[in-house]
Amino acid sequence: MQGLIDLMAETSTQNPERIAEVLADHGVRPTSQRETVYSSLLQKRDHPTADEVFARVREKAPTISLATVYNCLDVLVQHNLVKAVNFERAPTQYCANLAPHAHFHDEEGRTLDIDMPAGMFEQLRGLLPQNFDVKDIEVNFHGRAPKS
Amino acid sequence: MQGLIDLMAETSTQNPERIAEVLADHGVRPTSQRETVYSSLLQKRDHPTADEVFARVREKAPTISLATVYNCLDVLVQHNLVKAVNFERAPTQYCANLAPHAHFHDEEGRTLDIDMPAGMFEQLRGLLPQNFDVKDIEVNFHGRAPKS
DNA sequence: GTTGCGAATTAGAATTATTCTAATTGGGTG
DNA sequence: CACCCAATTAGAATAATTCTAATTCGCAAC
Ligand SMILES: [Mn+2]
Ligand SMILES: [Mn+2]
Ligand SMILES: [Zn+2]
Ligand SMILES: [Zn+2]
Repeated sequence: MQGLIDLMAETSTQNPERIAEVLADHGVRPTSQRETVYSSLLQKRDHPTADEVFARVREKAPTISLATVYNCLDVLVQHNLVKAVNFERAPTQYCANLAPHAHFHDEEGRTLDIDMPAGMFEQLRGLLPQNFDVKDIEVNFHGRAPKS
Repeated sequence: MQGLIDLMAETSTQNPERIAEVLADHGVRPTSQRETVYSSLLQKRDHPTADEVFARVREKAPTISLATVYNCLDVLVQHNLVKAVNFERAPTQYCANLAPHAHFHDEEGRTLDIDMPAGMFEQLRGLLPQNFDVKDIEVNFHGRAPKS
């Protein structure tokens, strides 16, 4: 049994048609490279680095360059289709999960999505004075996750 | 009128004697470079980068090297006297505020400490399954702070 | 007081993720 | 078809940090 988000991902993933549509809806001109990069992020819901995305998309787009992968990822981040996740000084990781969530960074290098109940971000926001303009709140856990 | 933390900082700051003691208490051999670096972090409670620390300590220790500044900061972080703070891919910043707190990253580059009420970190911890071993929780706000 | 030791410091080279540059490509429009 | 301009590309440049290998330092043993 699958959650709503997963179903959505699967649907988008399997319709190249829809990928272009989603990009366009977010103001991103759907080039083939952008479609390939975005599609690869939707297909495997982990948190790959630019290099890992590069490796994955080469199969579908053998002539794509690493610079283009960076360009595509930047555009997707700028248009809120993808989130860039940073942990310590490790290479930036990319996340296509648009639901508000936190990240758990395992000591072995895995990065897991952690659901945040609706009120939690508001509660955190409440720690700041009213006259602060908050654009983003980031919650990162670090530790050891069970091996499973 | 000042808070307890500030008083403590001030006291430590003005007694080179005490700085060495604090280092030793935390298992750090108090070399003159480490004392100078740690002292500089206590004196100005902002969030300097390694380069900024380097610039500041040169006055007191004109022969110190940047490599040593990095070494000292690493040792202080390893022994929990200082926290390393990362935001996006900006140079790592260092924070001598040991009270649990969050960070607000201003769009103009300032970094502010945000107090966290006692229960908040526990509440966040509660979002994870019991069998996760959590070593650290990081909360970063991003946005615009009033100019004041 | 000198010597010996291991840790710390140092200068500079190396690393590496990312950004920049400048040339080329290519999809859509007239 | 030709034009346009954004996107793509290969490769060079950048910059924070780490590494390397040599030197210095503080301290204890003698
Ligand atoms: Mn880690
Ligand atoms: Mn910022
Ligand atoms: Zn995520
Ligand atoms: Zn801080």
